[in-house]
Parts: sequence; structure tokens; C-alpha cells
Amino acid sequence: MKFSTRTRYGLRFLVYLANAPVDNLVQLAEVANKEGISRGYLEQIVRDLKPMDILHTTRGVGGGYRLSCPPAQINLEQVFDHLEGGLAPVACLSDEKKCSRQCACTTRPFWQALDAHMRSFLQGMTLEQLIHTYNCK
Amino acid sequence: MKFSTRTRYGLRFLVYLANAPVDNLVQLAEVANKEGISRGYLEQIVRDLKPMDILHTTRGVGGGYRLSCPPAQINLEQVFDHLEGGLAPVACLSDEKKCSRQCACTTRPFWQALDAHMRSFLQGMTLEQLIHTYNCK
DNA sequence: AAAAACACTAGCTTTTTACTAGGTTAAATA
DNA sequence: TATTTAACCTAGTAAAAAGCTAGTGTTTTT
Repeated sequence: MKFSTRTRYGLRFLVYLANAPVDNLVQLAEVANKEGISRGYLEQIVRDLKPMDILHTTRGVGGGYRLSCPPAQINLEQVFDHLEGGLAPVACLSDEKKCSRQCACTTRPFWQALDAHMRSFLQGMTLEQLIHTYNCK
Repeated sequence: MKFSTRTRYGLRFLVYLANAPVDNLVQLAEVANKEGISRGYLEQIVRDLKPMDILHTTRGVGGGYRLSCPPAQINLEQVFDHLEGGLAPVACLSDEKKCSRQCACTTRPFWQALDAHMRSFLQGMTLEQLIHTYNCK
């Protein structure tokens, strides 16, 4: 029930961007260095975040990344969904077809409730909240 | 962030026992059959639950399992801890030594909060509550 | 003694995770 | 225009974990 390094690294990347001066371009290699993450691996992770349209990138000399909107507009449930590939604690909740015993399952409603409880934490939370409420800095 | 089949199967085993007539011995093979779980695998899972002392077993002909206490006294957080091998959403929370960047980590407090939120759901919940609140039956 | 049922161990296959290597493309600068 | 820089992309791979199987031992009843 651990979150993958994908999610942990991806989140740290976003926090790093959010903590940088506004409109400042940050290079991926810099984040990888500072955070002690493999550059190539971080590239892959960041690529998975791109479809969310929360990143603005510039290529070439002096290029890099910045958030394309204020951290207050970045929803963590969505971020987690992208990085983790679905948040559901058991597969049968996200892919309805997977389980043939669905109706008879004695535990499914419980898993649904746990899922809802998890989401209630992430749903309303934004990157800004994470930083202000929980960041040590 | 999925729970393992260990946890799902183990939980279903406990629910099965809880739904059986009180003091009735239930054979593991029966549960495996009814729930569509590999017998040998379920044996391993059940073995991991034994140190919790919530199971009473009798060997030999006519033997089987039953709960050694009422479902209302079986705490789900403990069950999950046993089956899943720790509930923490990231390893650094359970094993303090693992992460050298702990102090500098921008996301650790957030993970702690998520951990606490998850536990708050399971902590108070008993097997009885699971069955009465969430069981379809 | 035989059968039934739990208890335990070792190993094996598949999947996932985490990562590496090596390229391509776009933008700035010399 | 050539070079450099940094994002973009693909494929493969080693290690770990997950999920399971087979086989053997042990206890209890009949």
C-alpha cells in the first residue's frame, strides 16, 4: 500500500517548481540534482504530468519548466491520479469488468468507503495548501 | 497504491468467519473454494494472521478455524498492519533510518498527514462495523 | 492405522518498479 | 549557420515484489 517513487518524485518536482520564484524557469537537471533523483527517470515522470497542462516548458538554452498556473489551482487528486495511475485501493473499483464476483463480494462496499475517505483528503487539496500547511520550510 | 491480494484475501477470510455461526469451525479449504482463492496461498495469509491471536484453530478431522473473539473486538488497523506489512503510504514514515534527506524533505509532513487520515478511518473500525455498515448481505 | 485438516518450506513464474542508454527536436547564441 | 543546451522520446533491463504451486510434516479424530 505504498505510493510509488513515481508519485513521490513527481510531487517533489512540483513542490520544487512551486517554491521557485514566479516565472523563473527551472531545469529538470537542477531538480534531479538537488532532490537526488535520477535525471532520466524524473524526465519520464514529468512527461506523465504534461497532459495535465499544469507545466509550461521552454526548450533550448536557458529553457526549463515552470508551473503554468498558480499552485492554488493545482489539484492533488488529479496529480496523484496521473502519477499513480488511479487512486483506487483495489483494482475492482476502477475497472468494473475485472471482477466476476462483484455482486457477491463481501468487502467491496468497504473498499469503496475507504476509497472515498482517501479521496476526501486529496480532493480539495491543492499544491499551495500542501506547501503552506505541510512544508517545513 | 493498491492493497495486495494478501490483504484482500485475508480480509475476506475474516469476514467469512465472522458470518459463520458462532463457535462453528470453518475449514480453510471451504473458504478457499467459496471465495475462489488458492488454498495454499490462503494458508500462508492466514498464518500471518495467527500472531494477532484473533483466530482459534483445531487440527485434525472436523477441525478448522473460528474467531477467538467477537468481531466487535477485532480492530481493522491491526489486521491491515499485519497483512499489508505496515500501513504507511511511504516507507520513510515507518522506518526512520531509511531516508537521509528527512529534515530537508518538502513532502514528508504531507505524507504524515495522509497517513494519519488513512489511519483515522481504520483505527476505530472493527470487523463487526465492516460487516454491518458495508456488507451487502 | 488411516484419514482429515492445519502448519510449514522452498521454489518458481509473472508483473511491476526503478532505472539506464541512447537517441531526436527545438531554441538560443556564437 | 553551426553549436550548444535542454526538453522530448523510445527501448531495454536488472532487481524486487507479488502471487502462486508443490510437497512435506504434524496433530487430531475415527
